[in-house]
Amino acid sequence: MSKKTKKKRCGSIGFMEKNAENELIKLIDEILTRGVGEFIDPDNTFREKLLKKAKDPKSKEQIIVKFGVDPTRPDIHLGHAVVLRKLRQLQDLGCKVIFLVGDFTAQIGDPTGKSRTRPEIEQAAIEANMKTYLDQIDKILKLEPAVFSWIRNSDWFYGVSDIAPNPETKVEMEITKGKEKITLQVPHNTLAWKAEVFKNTRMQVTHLHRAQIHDITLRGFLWTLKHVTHSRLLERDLFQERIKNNSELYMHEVMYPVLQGIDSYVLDLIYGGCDLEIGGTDQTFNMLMGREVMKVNKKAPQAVLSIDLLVGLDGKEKMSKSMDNYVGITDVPNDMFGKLMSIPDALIPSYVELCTFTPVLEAGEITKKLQAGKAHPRDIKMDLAEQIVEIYHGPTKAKEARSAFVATFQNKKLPDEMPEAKVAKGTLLADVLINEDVLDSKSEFRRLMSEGAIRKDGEEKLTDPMMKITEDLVLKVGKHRFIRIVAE
RNA sequence: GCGUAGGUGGCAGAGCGGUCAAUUGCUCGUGACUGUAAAUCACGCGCCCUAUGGGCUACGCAGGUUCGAAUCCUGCCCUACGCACCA
Repeated sequence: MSKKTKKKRCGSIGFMEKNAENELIKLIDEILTRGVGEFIDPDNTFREKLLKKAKDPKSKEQIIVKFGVDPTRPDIHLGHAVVLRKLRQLQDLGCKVIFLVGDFTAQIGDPTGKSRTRPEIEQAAIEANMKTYLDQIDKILKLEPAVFSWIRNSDWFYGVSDIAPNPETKVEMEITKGKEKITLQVPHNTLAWKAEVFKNTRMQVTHLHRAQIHDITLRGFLWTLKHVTHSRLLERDLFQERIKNNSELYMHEVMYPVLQGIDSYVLDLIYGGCDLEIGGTDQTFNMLMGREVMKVNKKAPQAVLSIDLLVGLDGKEKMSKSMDNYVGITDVPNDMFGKLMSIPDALIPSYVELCTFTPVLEAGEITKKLQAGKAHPRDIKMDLAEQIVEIYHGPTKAKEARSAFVATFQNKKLPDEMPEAKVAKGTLLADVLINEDVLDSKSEFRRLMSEGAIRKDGEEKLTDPMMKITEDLVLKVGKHRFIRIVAE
């Protein structure tokens, strides 16, 4: 299996060196266990490779780490950050992280999936998405080409004939007639045109500057499927559940893990390896499928590291944008702090483990104290929130956010910073709040007012629904909406 | 293709000619209480109107019947389930 190339050492290992090696082992063990659901690495192939690389970061041997990215939701939240921070640690040890944008697989999952594609347009859209994505993760990951790359899987799943004719894209061809050279326009609905566009839009060519394009044909797909049994695929919990509930299960959904596995195989072809795949615990099955597919195609199977899912602010579902229970990593410090303070107490230990750098031992202490009732959950949460804000905004902002929170919510003072609106005197208050997106409609305004939810300076309840702006106002709407109105 | 059951507010799910802007549960919002939360209690949750009232738009889409339709009819679209056909 693993060909051990023993490193030559001159003489005995020095004390210092040994100490450093122990430190590295400790670090690697933490990376591979903290917040980890499962780590599948038979024979310790990956672990050993990582240790070797960490000891000798300059060695030419590359370690490729695959991470699947959803192309549709570029908003990064703390849940993603758990995995991203793990990736960063691996980068620090010399691994190269590949973001695999599942644009093709997302499309087949999507019922509105189009059958044909305008690669120029789609490439532009994905690239724009990717850019906002990268802007956000810049806080966490290193983006230098030596340790980072990204690619979309439509690069190999789309075939030449999937490309839709676009008359605006000109393809020219040079032919030699006698001694003359003539340039001809290739008609856009021909195979030659498509082939040219196909070639010119593959990221393997445009971004990675490879001469050869790896792609997957139906033949290749079926060849892989020859080695995958129906029951192996249906093992998946999600599928079992559907079958048990008698709800529908479509074939393309069943194939999904295989396609994802093929991604790993193609990455191996393109980057010369795919040593580890990281994802949430919900991806474990799919990632393991990658191992199968790689074995079938005579590649060294990737190790699999699944990371515990971070539960969202509601304490029930996993953190996600669609559940609106998330903390975005670009949230402003005050919001971030406030949101973190609102998590249920029971979630504290898992947030400490997954979202901070608090050493494992210390984290255990905190949990014990909480259980024994020796520490006030509020105070622990304050520290937690401050630490997390610090990771994304630095210590100064984190301290500020903390004191702003104490002032606003514990001491019920008004925050220093709030949105400001300049309006002409005589404007209806209701209109101002709607224009400033504080409220959605006048009905809502009336409702809140009659409930006493709109307060001047956070104290005096306003009651006149037809109130007009006559002077500068600082308003508190409900618990955490504030606005400063400047009369002009 | 045939048959059956369906498509209602953020979700689940009632209503089956007027009393329906639509019961109820969840989610959500607000107030009280708190630790910021949770739990609990109370109120609210289409939009517009100087309003214990009036209007508008909504129950898959398009028409129709009726004084009156979420509710009845016709066509279309979509979904699930069963059967058949093909392999």
